Amino acid sequence: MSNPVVSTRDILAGNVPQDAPVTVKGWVRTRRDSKAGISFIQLSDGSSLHPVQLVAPNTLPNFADAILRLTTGCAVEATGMIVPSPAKGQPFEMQAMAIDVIGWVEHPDSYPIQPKPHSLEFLRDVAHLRPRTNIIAAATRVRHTLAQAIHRFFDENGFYWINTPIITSSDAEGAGAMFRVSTLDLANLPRTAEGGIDFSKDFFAREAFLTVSGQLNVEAYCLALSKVYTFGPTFRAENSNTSRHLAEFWMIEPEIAFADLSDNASLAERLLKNAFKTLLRERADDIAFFDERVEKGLAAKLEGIINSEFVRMDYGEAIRVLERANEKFEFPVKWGVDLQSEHERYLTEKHVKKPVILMNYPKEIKAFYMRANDDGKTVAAMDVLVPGIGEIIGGSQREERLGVLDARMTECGIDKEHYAWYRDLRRYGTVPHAGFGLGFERTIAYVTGLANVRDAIPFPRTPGNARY
RNA sequence: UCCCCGGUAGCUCAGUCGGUAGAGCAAGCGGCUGUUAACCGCUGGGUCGCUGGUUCGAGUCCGGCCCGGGGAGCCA
Repeated sequence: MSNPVVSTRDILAGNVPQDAPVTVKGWVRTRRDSKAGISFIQLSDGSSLHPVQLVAPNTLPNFADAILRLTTGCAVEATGMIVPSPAKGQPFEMQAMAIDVIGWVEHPDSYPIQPKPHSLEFLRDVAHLRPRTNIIAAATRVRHTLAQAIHRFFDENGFYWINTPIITSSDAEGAGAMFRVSTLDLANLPRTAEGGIDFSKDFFAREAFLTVSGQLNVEAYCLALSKVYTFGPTFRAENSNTSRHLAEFWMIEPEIAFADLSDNASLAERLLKNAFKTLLRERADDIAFFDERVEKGLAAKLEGIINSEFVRMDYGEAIRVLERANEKFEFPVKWGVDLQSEHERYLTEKHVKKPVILMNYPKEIKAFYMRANDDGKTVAAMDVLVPGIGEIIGGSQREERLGVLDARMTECGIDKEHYAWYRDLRRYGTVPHAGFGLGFERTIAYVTGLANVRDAIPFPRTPGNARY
């Protein structure tokens, strides 16, 4: 009969019985030999930040020809007794009775992952091997826990998860350039009488793209199920080359009915605080790792956010703050201009020094579906800005009045025909509603201190890069 | 796309005034030790991003291109 297979996480947590042999499987991090006749092997299976130490005596039959040849990255299966560790560094360790090598490392002298800190830039070039590092594995666990926390928060608050379509025919959602989805033969395109491309011959009998936002679709479900959200991939074909942009990223978009901008801001605040709280509780070791290695004071930063009110500030007030600021901006500030990165950074990093919710922007710089305020100049939009990352949330109360929406669409040069179904939502039982988009990778970057969203997603897609 | 910085061993980097390359780590061998980013010694390891030019001679200077990073714009 085979022994129970346990995780390194359970071993280190003291959850594994010490009166019978168990088996652990994973990958070698390091091996140290003692001429006292034992070797120490740090084994990681990814279940926790810390590896488990295997103590391998030279009485093992394969000691000379296998154990002593183990290098970083080898896959092994070890069976033995879990015992309290007599040495510092780990609470428990395994006294190995058998260690079988499942997979060797070819050419260990050129295996890219070494037991030392690598640059994140280098690790992006070995995206298939980087999850074997502490930092990427930790970021991966944080990503998982954050996703679970967000789903749980919504579930506990009566929200329904709506899987909005990834392929869409809305070609002007206003959120950026789109990737085309087509099965047409590029070398032999069907033509219309006028010489244009005949998309009626394409798979969907019309032009189709990858979604840039699930918002419009989720609004339809909001106006039936009241509290809904999306959590899925989103695509932007922008030629963006920054630490905050991906061509493929994940977004969380809640949408609430019978709600205004203030309700929306409150939801955003509760969602973030709740997710951060769960993260600190369930991923304490990984957060401690990021606190020590990536951003000093990270845990305290998150605690501070959980325990304080988000500052809410009208766009107009923000402009006054920036005008008064003793700071030389490259772009001058005046009412009506879109805020530049330097302005947002000043507000959240220097003025407030915490997340800030900016609200009620001039309508000229915002999308057509945002609700017009009574002042005739602004719309009920909001952005949540955080230090270091900038905009983490963008949202608004939606324009629920058909007449006002139509006027805005005309103003923005948007084809009403194309949005007939969206307009229907205002014709049949319209209600005030609001929602926002939370950038998942930006959130992960913020809570880990990682400076680049490319390290917050398993296989980042950026302009010129979809190799893995 | 624009501006700036970079590309030298598997990794992180040094390389002076232009004279065909070094260190630490990793790997291999040996020593030492209940070790823990172990330590000590020895050894192997290079298309100096690619390409053209200047020069007796280019990692080094000049042009073009490719790739990476940071910042800006677009936004989440």
